[in-house]
Amino acid sequence: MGHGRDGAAATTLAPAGVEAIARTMHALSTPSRVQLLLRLRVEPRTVGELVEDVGMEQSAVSHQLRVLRHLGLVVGERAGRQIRYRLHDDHVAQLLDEAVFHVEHLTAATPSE
Amino acid sequence: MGHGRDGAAATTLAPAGVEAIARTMHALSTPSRVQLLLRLRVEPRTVGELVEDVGMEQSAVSHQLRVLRHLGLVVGERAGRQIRYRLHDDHVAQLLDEAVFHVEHLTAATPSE
DNA sequence: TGAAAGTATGAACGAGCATTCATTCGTGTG
DNA sequence: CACACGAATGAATGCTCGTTCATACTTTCA
Repeated sequence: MGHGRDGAAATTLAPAGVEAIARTMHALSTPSRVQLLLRLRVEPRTVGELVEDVGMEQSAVSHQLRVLRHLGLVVGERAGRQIRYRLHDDHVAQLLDEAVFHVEHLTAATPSE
Repeated sequence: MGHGRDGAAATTLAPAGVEAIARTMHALSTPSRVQLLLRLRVEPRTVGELVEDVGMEQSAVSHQLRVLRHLGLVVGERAGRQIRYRLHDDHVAQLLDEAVFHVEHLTAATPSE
């Protein structure tokens, strides 16, 4: 549906593309970052607010926000003493939505190996 | 568009859900697994074929296929001496498509900083 | 049945990385 | 201007995990 790229469906995708996918998906590969992103999907939040939201230490939150920032998934803007973070754009929100959606519908692996 | 789950959009998603997302997305967080999945999206392949496709060692391919199997993303079926792998279902193919699509359209992080 | 092809498995090694602790930087406030 | 608050940074640590090497398992064939 919709985005049926077939350049991507080629026998082997460009190595650069593969690496880019892995790098971006890596952002969603840890509970802490997923939690941060999902929280930011609801509304912009300051670092301090995020710290209380997810129950991590301030330093850990800052470190992970930096990772997400460098991946272009979130942006931070100064507001007085604090810095308010938000998702970079709607693409990120969509990516999150679809990750949630698909994971919810995956058959959760066959327990019988 | 489409799957607008709002249970997922709650202030904080269920911890179990967050972990599930992270675990599944972890499968797409490494170039080797992305390469394998993208190759399998085109058509089913035996282990030996995948080894030649992606240029990894047979052992490495088997190990990564096991990871993907346990996550319910691929399934393997015996065919004589060899084992033919394929994506578990269309959900996985869609997830791959959307990962490729979104990553292609992400603004690639701010080069500054 | 013995050998070879195809694949899986286990141990070991090393790199990547998430977290913590301590510190520094920037910004308001008295 | 000194101080408190909010956030970022750097070093250190422990763990996860991808890869390799060696080996065992399964199936086919002579």
